[in-house]
Amino acid sequence: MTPRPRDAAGTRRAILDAGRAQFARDGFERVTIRSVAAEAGVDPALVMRYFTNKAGLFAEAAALEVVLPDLTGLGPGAIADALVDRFFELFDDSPTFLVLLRAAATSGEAAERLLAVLLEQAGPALATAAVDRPAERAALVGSQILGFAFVRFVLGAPALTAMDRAEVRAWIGPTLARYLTDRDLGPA
Amino acid sequence: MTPRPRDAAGTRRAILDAGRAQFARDGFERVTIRSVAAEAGVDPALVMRYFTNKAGLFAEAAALEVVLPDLTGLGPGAIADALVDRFFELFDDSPTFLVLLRAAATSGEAAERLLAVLLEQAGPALATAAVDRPAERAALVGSQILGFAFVRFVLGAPALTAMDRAEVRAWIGPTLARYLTDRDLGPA
DNA sequence: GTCTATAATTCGATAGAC
DNA sequence: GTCTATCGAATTATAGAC
Repeated sequence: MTPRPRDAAGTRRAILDAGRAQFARDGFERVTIRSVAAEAGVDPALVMRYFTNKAGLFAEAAALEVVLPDLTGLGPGAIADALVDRFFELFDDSPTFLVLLRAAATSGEAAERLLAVLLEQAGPALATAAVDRPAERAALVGSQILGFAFVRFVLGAPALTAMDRAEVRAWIGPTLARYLTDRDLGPA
Repeated sequence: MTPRPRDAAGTRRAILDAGRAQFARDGFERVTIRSVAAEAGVDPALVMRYFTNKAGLFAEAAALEVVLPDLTGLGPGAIADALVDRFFELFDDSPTFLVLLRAAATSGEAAERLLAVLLEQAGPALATAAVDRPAERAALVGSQILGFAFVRFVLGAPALTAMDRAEVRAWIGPTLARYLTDRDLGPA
């Protein structure tokens, strides 16, 4: 074989992109270093060279930063819209969220990471918008968002995949808003 | 080794129980026929004998029937309570739902099965309670229930694991009720 | 019905040449 | 920086003895 042109940065990125795509589609276990290398058009040994091992590749492919906009001072409706919009950005942007969602189902480590994203990254911003019990309210918002993502992207329910952004807002926005601001919710 | 006492039915059940427990904890890929056999106190070859292969064992371990109570004529609050109660029964009863939830994340086949449970088993009962757009409303109810289960059982968020049945009712019951009966939801 | 032995495959990882 | 060759481990699955 005529060797691939030398390009460390490009090779690394090609591997990472292919890895992220496969982790997003199949989860951690079903992805092999060989399959990633093949999709990236690269020798399998290079995957080891740049990411040490399969776990190292996954760790980078699943690195997720969920920066929520500042929600202070916004009304319930505006908060909900902002959350739905950010949700769409995250999923359109890159499949990283799906990588973490799929892997969390069968890996305790990935589950911890996704929980940390929910609690430590999204949590504080959600807490500023919660009228009380911030931990409960943030977790409930997360449960509806992750559940929606699961049924739409993982299960592929037609009723949800058919919805555009405005429809998603109209359906689940009020739920998110109430989880944060409805005082009638929760135990008396 | 002194052979195990001959007991086809008992051996089969022991294998199935151990398999379901491990699939519920680790998903499909991480479970091995050897690990199931070890937990069941059985020779690995017997797993093959009774279930043909790993997929056959999984198929039985993930067989789920979600029978919903008749919801016709019930008010929104009563419907929501019935759904939450059934949810708790399902998860307390056996880990089958968790088996399917975990596996669906990384297996297209399992995802189809879980979607079928949602659409074909729970769907019709939910549709009788929906004021309109039954497909959308049923899918949204499913998204909140699956999302809650995911964050509580898979991610283990303390705020949700700490809730007892009454608290879960008080928090997500109104959401489920509104998804079925609130005419202000969805696109105008 | 239960168990032993092993075939066949697949995969992660390493060593070292180019 | 890229690639070849291969090792060693783990796993599913089979054949057949007891």
